[in-house]
Amino acid sequence: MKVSEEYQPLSLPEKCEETPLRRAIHLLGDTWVLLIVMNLLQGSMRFNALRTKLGHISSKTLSSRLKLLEQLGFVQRLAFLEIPPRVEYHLTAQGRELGDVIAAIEQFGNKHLSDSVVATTREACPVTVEENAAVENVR
Amino acid sequence: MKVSEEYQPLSLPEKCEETPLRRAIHLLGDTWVLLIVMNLLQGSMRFNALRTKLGHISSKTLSSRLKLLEQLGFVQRLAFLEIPPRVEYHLTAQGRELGDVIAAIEQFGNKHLSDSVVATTREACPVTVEENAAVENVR
DNA sequence: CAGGATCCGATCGGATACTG
DNA sequence: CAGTATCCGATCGGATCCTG
Repeated sequence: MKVSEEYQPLSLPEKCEETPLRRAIHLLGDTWVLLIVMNLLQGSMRFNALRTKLGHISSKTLSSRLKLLEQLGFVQRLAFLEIPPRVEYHLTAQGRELGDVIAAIEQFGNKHLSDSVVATTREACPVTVEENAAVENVR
Repeated sequence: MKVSEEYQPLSLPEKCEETPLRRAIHLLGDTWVLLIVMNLLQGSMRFNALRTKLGHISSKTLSSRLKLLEQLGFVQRLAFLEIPPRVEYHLTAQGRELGDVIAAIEQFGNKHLSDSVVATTREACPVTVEENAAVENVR
């Protein structure tokens, strides 16, 4: 049995975590993290409630993400001394600030990703190039 | 030789793409996409320039992401009829709007992910729970 | 109910080689 | 230079079983 080698669910090619921005992108560059935070923004939730709401996430994945978020101080884990056990997760003040990011994403999504995925909304801006002619759609 | 089975670099468990927000999260839930857009926000770039700036991304990965972004209408591909070939990528108006999202992420990163990853900044808010006592750090 | 341990398949992405 | 094709290993995440 391995001695639990610290979870590191989010992997990036290599040494990309030097800057806060990279770290942020790294963290948010994970579907589950975003989705989890989204749900927690609406109030604290229990493990299985989250699990259900997220649809099809394995307990393994969910718990790893929650653990990560907890370590980073964005999520607070609250274990009740009951039987059966009850554990509630809720965002910390810091975590709630992720709301801004999510709001931005949501806004963006609504504006540019509504249904027409490969939208016909491609703009036809007059391309001005020096010297040579440039072409689109030429591979 | 397979007949190019449509790139779909970003995978999500299953049918999660029903809503614009999910789609957005799905799209932005990718390190490279974010990173690429970041760089393009500062002006158009050529393929290899991007590649270099991103550090260690394979041409395969880079081109798949660019293709995706192009399909979605966020990036414009400009091929010059020269030899050696020159191709420039730049954001469309839509793509530039991703700047908002990135800004939000950057701000968040700077605020909460600067160096002290597992910050000691954990808040000690007084937890008020009904009936039972709740505990932290109890697994 | 909350979650850890294991097994294991899917896939993503890097390295390399090749082309126009 | 700007890619594409192929091979292939790393890993991520789902399913299952099990415990406190």
